[in-house]
Amino acid sequence: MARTVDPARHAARRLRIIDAALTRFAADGYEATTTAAICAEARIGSGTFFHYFPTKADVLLGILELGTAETTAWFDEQSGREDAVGVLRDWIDQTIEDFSDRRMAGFVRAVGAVMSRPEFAAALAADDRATQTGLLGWVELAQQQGSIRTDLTAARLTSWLTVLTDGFADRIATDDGFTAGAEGPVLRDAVHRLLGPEADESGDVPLR
Amino acid sequence: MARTVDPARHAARRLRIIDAALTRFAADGYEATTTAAICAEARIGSGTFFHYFPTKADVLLGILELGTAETTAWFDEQSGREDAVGVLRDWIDQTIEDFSDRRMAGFVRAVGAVMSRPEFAAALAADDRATQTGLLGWVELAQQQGSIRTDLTAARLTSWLTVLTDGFADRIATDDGFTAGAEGPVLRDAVHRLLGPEADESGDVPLR
Amino acid sequence: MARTVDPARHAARRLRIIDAALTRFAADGYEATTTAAICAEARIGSGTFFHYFPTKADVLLGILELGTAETTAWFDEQSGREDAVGVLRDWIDQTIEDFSDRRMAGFVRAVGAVMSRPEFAAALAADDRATQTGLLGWVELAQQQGSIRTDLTAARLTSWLTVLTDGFADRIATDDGFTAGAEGPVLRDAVHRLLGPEADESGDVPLR
Amino acid sequence: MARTVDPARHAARRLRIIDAALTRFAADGYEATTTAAICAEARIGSGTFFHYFPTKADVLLGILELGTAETTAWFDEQSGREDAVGVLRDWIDQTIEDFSDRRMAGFVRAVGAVMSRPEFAAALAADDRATQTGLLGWVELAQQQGSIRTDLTAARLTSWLTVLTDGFADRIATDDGFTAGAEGPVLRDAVHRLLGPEADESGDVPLR
DNA sequence: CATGAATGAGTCTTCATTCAT
DNA sequence: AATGAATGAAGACTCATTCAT
Repeated sequence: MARTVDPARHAARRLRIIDAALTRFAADGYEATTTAAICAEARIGSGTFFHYFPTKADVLLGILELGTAETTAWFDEQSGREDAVGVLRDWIDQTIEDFSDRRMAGFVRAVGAVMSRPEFAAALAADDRATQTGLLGWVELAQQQGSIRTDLTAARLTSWLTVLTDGFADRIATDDGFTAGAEGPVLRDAVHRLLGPEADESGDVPLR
Repeated sequence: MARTVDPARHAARRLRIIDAALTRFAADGYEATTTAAICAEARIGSGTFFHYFPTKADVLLGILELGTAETTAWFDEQSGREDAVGVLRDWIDQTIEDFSDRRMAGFVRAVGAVMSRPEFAAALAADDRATQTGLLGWVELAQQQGSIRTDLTAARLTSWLTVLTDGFADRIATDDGFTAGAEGPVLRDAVHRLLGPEADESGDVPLR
Repeated sequence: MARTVDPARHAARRLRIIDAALTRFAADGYEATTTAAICAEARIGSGTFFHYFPTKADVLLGILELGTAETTAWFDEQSGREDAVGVLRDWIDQTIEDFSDRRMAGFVRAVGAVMSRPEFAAALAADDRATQTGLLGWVELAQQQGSIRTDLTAARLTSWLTVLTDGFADRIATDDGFTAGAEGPVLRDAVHRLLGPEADESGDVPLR
Repeated sequence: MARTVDPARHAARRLRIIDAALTRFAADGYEATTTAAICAEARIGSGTFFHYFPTKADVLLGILELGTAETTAWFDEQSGREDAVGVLRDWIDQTIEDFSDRRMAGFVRAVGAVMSRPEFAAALAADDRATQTGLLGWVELAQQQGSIRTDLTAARLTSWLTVLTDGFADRIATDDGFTAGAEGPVLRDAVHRLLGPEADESGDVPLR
C-alpha cells in the first residue's frame, strides 16, 4: 500500500537520460542540444527530464562526474601493482577502447567549447585532475624504475600523455578515415616513443 | 560625384569584426557568443555587423576561410625547397607560434563543437584538407630522402602530425600551466620521436 | 497515468488565437500586426502562440483554410436543391451576414495586400476557387432553367458575382456610413439587376 | 558659375521615385516593400530617397495625393458639360483605362491594408471624397434629367458606383483571367443595369 | 511519478533613417 | 546634390523551465 520509491528504477532512468544526453551532446554540442532533443532521445516527457535534473547544465555535470568517477575507480583498481609501465600501457588500451565508441570522441570535442562557463570549468578541471593525478604516480614510478625518460618531470610527461590522447580523440572526431581500432596500435607506439629514453646525442635524427 | 567606396577601409573593418568574433568565440564558444557580444567587442552597432556579415554563421565561416587561406599561402611559400625535414620543422615552429596566441587554442576547441552543422563541417574539412595536403608532399619527400620512418604511409604520418598539434592546442586551452612557449620544445622533440626511424627490434623499450 | 491531452481544449485555444489574429489583422493588416499584439488580444504568452502556430504566417493560413472549409461546407449543404436562383439568393444573404461583422470586411482588405507572398497566394487562390466552384454549378443551372441571362458564360457571371461582393466588402471597410445591414438590400437588388435577362434593344437605357 | 537648382529636374526625379514606389507597393504591399527595394527600382541611392521624401510613409502619401489631384483635375475638366450620363460613362471608361495598368489594381489592394494608420486614413479618405464628390453632382444631375433611377439617393448611388469599380479592381488583382480589357464592356453594362430605372413590379425577375 | 501545455526572457536579424564625404 | 556606410529600435521566433493535472 505504501508507495515505495524504487531506487534502482530511479537510478536506471537517470542513467538512461545521461546516456541520451551524451548521445545528443556528442552529435550536436552542448549549446545546440535542446532539452527537447534529449527527451526525445530518452523517450521521456520534458517534465520527467526536470524531475531528474534541475537544469540542462546538471546533466552535463552528471556526465562529467560519472566520467571522473570511472577514471578514479580505474586507477583505484590498479593500486598495488608494481609494473608502472604495464599500468600506463593498460591505460592507453583503456583510452583506445573508450574512443572506439565514436560518441566519446565527439563528446570530448563538444564539451571543450563550454569550458568557459565556470560551473563546467570546475567539473572539467576535476576530470582532468583525476586523470593527471591517477597517471602521475605511475609515471613517477616508471621513472624511478628507469623504464622511461627522466629529462622531463613526471608532471610534464603526464601532460604530454594527454596531449597524445586528446589529439587522438580530436582526430577520430574530425577524420572519418581515422578510427580508434586502426590507429590504436600507432597510439601505443607513439606513447612508447614519447616516453622512451632521451636520445644520446647520436647523429642524424629528424627534426630535432 | 559619388562617394567612392574605400575598399581598404571596408576590408579593415571586416577584419576588425573577424578579430572581435575570434576573441569571443575563443572565449565562450560559438553558440554561447551572442552577436551583441561581438558588436561590443568590435565597438560597432548591430546593424553594422550585419552589413558585413549576413549571419552570425558567416563570420565563423569567414574566420575559417581566412585560416585556410593562410595555411595554403604558407605551403605555397615553401614550394621549391629541397629539405623536407626542414619544412616540417618550420611548420611545427609556425604551429607553436600560432598557439602562442592563447585565443587560437581556445578557438580551435570552440569550433570543434560546431562540426555537426553541415555549413561548418565543409569549411572545417577544407581547412583540415589544406593542412593535410600541404604536409603530405613534404612527408612523402622526407620518406624518399630516408629522413623519416617509412613503416607508415605518408598519409597516416601526416594525420599523426595533426594528432600532436591538435592535442597540443587542447592542452594549452585546458591547462593554464601548459604554454606554447614552454612546451614548444617538447612538441618539436615529440614530432622528432614520432617520425624517427622504426625501432630495430632492440630490447627493452617501454610500452611497446 | 499520463495526462490525456484534451483535443477539445486544444481546438478551443487554437480557435481563440485564430479569432484574436483575425481581429488584429482586420484592424491593422497582416504585416503591421505583431505577434505580440495577437498574444495580447488572445491573452496568452508568446510561447503559447508559437506552440499552436509555428510562424505568424501559419495563423493567417489557418484563418484562410477555415474560411475555405466553411465555404465548401456551405455549398455542400445546398447540394440537392433544385432552385438555383434560391441558392444564389441565399448565398448573397450569407455574404451580407458575414460582412455584418465589420472585422470580416477589414480582414478581406488586409489579406489582399499579402497576395504577393506565394504561401498566401496559394491559400487565397484555394479560397477563391472554393467560392467560384461552389457558385458555378448553380449559375449554370439557373441559366439552364432560364432564370438568368445567358449572354455571358456561367464562369464570367460567377466572377461578376464576386466583383459585387468584393466591392461591397471594400466599401464597408472604407466608408463608415456604408453598412452591411443598410446596404444589404441594395446588394440583393444589384445582383438581381446584374443577372437579369439581356436587355432587348429597347430604347433609352442609361450608360449603355 | 552659380549653382542653379533645376526645379524641373527635381520634379522629374521625384516622379521617378513615386513611380518606382508605386511599382513596388503594388507588387509587394506597403509594409513588405523596403525603402531599399524602392531605391533599387528607381536606380538611386538610399540617401537620395530621403532627400526627396523624409519618410517612407511620405512616398505613399505623395502617390495618394497625386491620385487625388488627378481625380479632381479630371472632374474639373468635365465642368460645364450637360450630359450627366455621358460624364458617368466617360468616368467608367477612365476607370477601365486606369486599371488596364495592372499595377493600379495591385496598388489599390496594397493600400487597402494600411488604412488603419491615421496618416494614411486621412489621405485615403480625401481620395475617396474626391471621387465621391466629383461623381455626386453628375449623379444628381442625371437623376434630375430622369436618366437614372431615383429610388436611392444620389449619395448612395455614388457609393454603389465605387462598389462596382472597387470590386472590378479586386477581381483584376485576384484573377489572372479577368482583365480590364476583356471585362470592361461588362463593367459598362453592369453600371448601366445598376443605374437603370426601378423595376416596375413586372413579373418574375431573378433574385429580387 | 510522469506528463506536456504554458510561459517569457533572450537571440538573431531586418530595415527605416542619419550623416559624413 | 548624391551617396551608401553606420546605426539601433523593433520584431519573429527559440527554448529552458514551471506547474496543473
